[in-house]
Amino acid sequence: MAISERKKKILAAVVDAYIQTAEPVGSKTLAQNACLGCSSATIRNELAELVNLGYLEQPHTSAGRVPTPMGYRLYVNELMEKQKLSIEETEDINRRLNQKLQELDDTIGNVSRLASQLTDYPALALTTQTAVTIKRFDIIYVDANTFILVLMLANNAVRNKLVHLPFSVDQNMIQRLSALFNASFTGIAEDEITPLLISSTERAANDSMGLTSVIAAFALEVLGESAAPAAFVSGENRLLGQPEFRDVDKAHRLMSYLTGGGHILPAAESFGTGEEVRVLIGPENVAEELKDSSVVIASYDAGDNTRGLIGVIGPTRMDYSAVAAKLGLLAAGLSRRLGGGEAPPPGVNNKLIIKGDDSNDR
Amino acid sequence: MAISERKKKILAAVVDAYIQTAEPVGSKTLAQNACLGCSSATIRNELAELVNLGYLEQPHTSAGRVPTPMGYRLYVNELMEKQKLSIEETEDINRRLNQKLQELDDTIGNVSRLASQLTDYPALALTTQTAVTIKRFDIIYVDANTFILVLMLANNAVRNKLVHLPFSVDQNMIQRLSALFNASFTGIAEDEITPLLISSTERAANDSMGLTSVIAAFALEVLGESAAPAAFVSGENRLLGQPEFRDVDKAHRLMSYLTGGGHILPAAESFGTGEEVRVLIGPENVAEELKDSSVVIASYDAGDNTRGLIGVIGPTRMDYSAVAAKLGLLAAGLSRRLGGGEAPPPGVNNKLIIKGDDSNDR
DNA sequence: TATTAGCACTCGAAGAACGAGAGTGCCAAC
DNA sequence: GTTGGCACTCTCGTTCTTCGAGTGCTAATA
Repeated sequence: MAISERKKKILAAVVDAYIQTAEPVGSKTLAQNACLGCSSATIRNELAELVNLGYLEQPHTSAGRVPTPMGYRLYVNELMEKQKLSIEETEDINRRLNQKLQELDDTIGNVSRLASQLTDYPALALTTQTAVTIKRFDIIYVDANTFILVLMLANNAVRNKLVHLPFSVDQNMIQRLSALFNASFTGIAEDEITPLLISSTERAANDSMGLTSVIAAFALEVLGESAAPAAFVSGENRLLGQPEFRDVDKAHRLMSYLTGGGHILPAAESFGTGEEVRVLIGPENVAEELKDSSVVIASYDAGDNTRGLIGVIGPTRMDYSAVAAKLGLLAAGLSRRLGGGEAPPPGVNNKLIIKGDDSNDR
Repeated sequence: MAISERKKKILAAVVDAYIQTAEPVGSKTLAQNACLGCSSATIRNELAELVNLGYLEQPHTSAGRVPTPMGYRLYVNELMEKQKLSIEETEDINRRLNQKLQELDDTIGNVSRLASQLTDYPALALTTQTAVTIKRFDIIYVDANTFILVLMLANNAVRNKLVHLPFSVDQNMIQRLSALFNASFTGIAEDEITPLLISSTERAANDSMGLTSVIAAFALEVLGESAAPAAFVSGENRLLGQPEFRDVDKAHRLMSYLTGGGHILPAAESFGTGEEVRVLIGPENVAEELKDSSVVIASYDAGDNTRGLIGVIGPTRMDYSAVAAKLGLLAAGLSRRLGGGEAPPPGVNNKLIIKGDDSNDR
């Protein structure tokens, strides 16, 4: 059921206005501000039809119109002008990206903070990691009671741990253990580190003090931690700036939901591999708590087998265009920096495919 | 100007009731619930005097009474019964502390999260670090283009960094650099790592490829990062659960302030060295944004020259007793685990000195 | 046939009026 | 010094009213 060009134009105008003002838009305002070349009466007729078609709705009989999720969907898919970020903005994002990533290596937190700052909505970043293995095992002897474990993972992350013992070990033992672990603990997955393997290593090392199990425990811990998808949410408080969250309870509910960030994962299930930006509008979200909010998600290549996700959460009345553009750029920048592939030309990367989930349009 | 015992008892009852209900307390309720052995009329007289003395106030003529900051101050200093945590609670805190600290070594974030969970108020944790030095320098040779830097600091923190080079180095060079750095870069402070030192090391190592400066840069980065006070706020959204923050704008202001956690530092200036718990009530706070909230702060020994701070933020109508008890226990537990001193006996540690800032009582 | 002007109608938001109830202050009695 | 009693005050929630924005419909117009 294709709708006329004019209807589309009017719908776009309604959404644009509503995004800006958060107030239902009336025919008069529309006739004045959007240059549609027809009178308010005509617009009224069109609006009434758009309501019938399900793209708009009225909070009450004598109020203006507000987009429905379906209206937003059409807007996002076809109508909104893909916002081109200015060169300055692009450069700003890239600059901040560089800065942030150097500052600390706790990247995922930084990515989410940055996304939140740029868009002024709460943002979350998460990574899913496919099974990681250990690439290298080093033990640094500090003194008779102390050593440092250094683990290098297949994805090139390096983890360390200082171990302090209540008894002494000699340097030979340390060397022996190091060799043994490098021989039998590298290249295997978490579930291959069995009690059997540990005890046989223990025997081989002639270790009667339980060192082997300390080291193995650390290995397990690191692998477990790296395999677990990590999530980081920031800028929750920005929600309170939005008029739709004047209701404290509503805001509280969503914020609590966000703070336990992992929950968002179901939404991320259908992980995109491309670099498109995806928009989930209101009821399209699986999570009950998000049913009247929208989420914009971009995914990026975070290096060896790892994909990262950046998401921005806001009211359905969200500035989709701007958020999508910024998030796309951010994701592209991250892929460029972290991804395994060769770096693309450093020019402005504005190619942005907005793809949504049409499945529940009826 | 000492006030009578009965007045104190009544004041305490008012504060207790108000903390629980968040509603102004009237003479009748007081006569019924608190066992004061006198009628509501008598209480009314006493209440009127307490208002005159400045310990209570009335939101309007025909409402109950609400404590003033001065009233809270007296309550905190003298009246409130120091809450003894039950054995179960104590053990729960200790257990969670152990768990949290093992889970990740990003301790400060965990401390703040834990404090927030325990008290159900937003919490922040911060550390100030006095100059840290490097204790040990290791370089692990991975392959011709790659090595891992491992730095152990005087406070026993270990940091690492994977370095990937666009050219090859041989293992000898790595060894030479490692020895040189251990000889001349350990035990010195950040500002002693001068360009001069770097270039002389570079010459000594016969390094023409700039490796020395890469390593030195990392050392500087780590030292800088460790010296900078780090702050971490969590549980901001719990504010919204408090009736005094039904006003979205008020909540938003405070939450934004909290999110930029570093600002809190001025309040922490007068860093306690003891293990007492300190309470700052409403206007006693320096920061404008906290003028009608209260902060409970505990400090702990975080190992070599480092002190950490845990703070909990809430409305002035805060459950000071419970929060102080929990925070004190948390701080004690942290000191025990992180501090340099020998571990105190593992029994229940309930000794809790509440000390406030009396300076602006008039 | 599509568009427009005009007009009666609807419905929510904001304000005014009002009664109920909680709590006070004061007074006289104990 | 304490208590019961009572008139008074002020907020809160309810109801009623008004105001105005915005609609839907109809008849006139291009």
